[in-house]
Amino acid sequence: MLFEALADGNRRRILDLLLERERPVHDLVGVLRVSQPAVSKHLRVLREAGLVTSRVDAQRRLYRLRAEPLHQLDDWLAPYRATWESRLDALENHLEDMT
Amino acid sequence: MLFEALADGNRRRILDLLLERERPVHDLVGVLRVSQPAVSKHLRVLREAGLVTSRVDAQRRLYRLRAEPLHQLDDWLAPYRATWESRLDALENHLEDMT
DNA sequence: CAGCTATATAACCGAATCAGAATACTGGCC
DNA sequence: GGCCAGTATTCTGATTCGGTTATATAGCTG
Repeated sequence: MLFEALADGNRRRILDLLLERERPVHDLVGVLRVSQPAVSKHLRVLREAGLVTSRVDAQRRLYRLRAEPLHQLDDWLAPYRATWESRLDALENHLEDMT
Repeated sequence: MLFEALADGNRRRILDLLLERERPVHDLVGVLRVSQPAVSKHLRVLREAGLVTSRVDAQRRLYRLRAEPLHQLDDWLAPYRATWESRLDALENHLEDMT
């Protein structure tokens, strides 16, 4: 579910906003240019992917980022990162050879 | 297009396979359990996202991984990584306090 | 050139996705 | 209790997506 959750731009935007601080839904609706129900649905997807948690504050729900699942993404990325790092090394070596 | 390209499991599978080595389409069809046209379409999406390139070899097309765009993903991930690393630090500090 | 292999594209289909409008639910406030 | 604010859920429609089958294209090979 993780990659699918990140596939949508509005959802990534929400995560970016929650990176700064915990926020109520209303706050997110103000920033994104979509309806409140749309935001609620994106939040549900993110919640189901474990990327956000919410706590109740009177009528509001405060959403908070939960970055742990992104660790998976980091893990998936690792072998690819190795690839481009080795290419970078190759470039560096090449440059060294030129000096 | 990057995140959308990675949203599908079969496409990530293709990238994983190309991580090992360059491969013709036929090869990928053998591994994934979908039809040849389906694989071709996934390859098109990956190509348009800049994640693979192909070269002609007689009737075959050899697909090769191009990991560079994943650098973007790495960049996007960076601030979140900072988050969980700081939490890890917090845990370490906590453990230190206990000793 | 006829036929085979490898791949891409087109046409089509069902399921999933995303958006908005309408509605339901919940907690504070008079 | 009646009302308002804030949020979630339901319903609906348009679009996209991922798959298959059928067809087109290109390069061997006899």
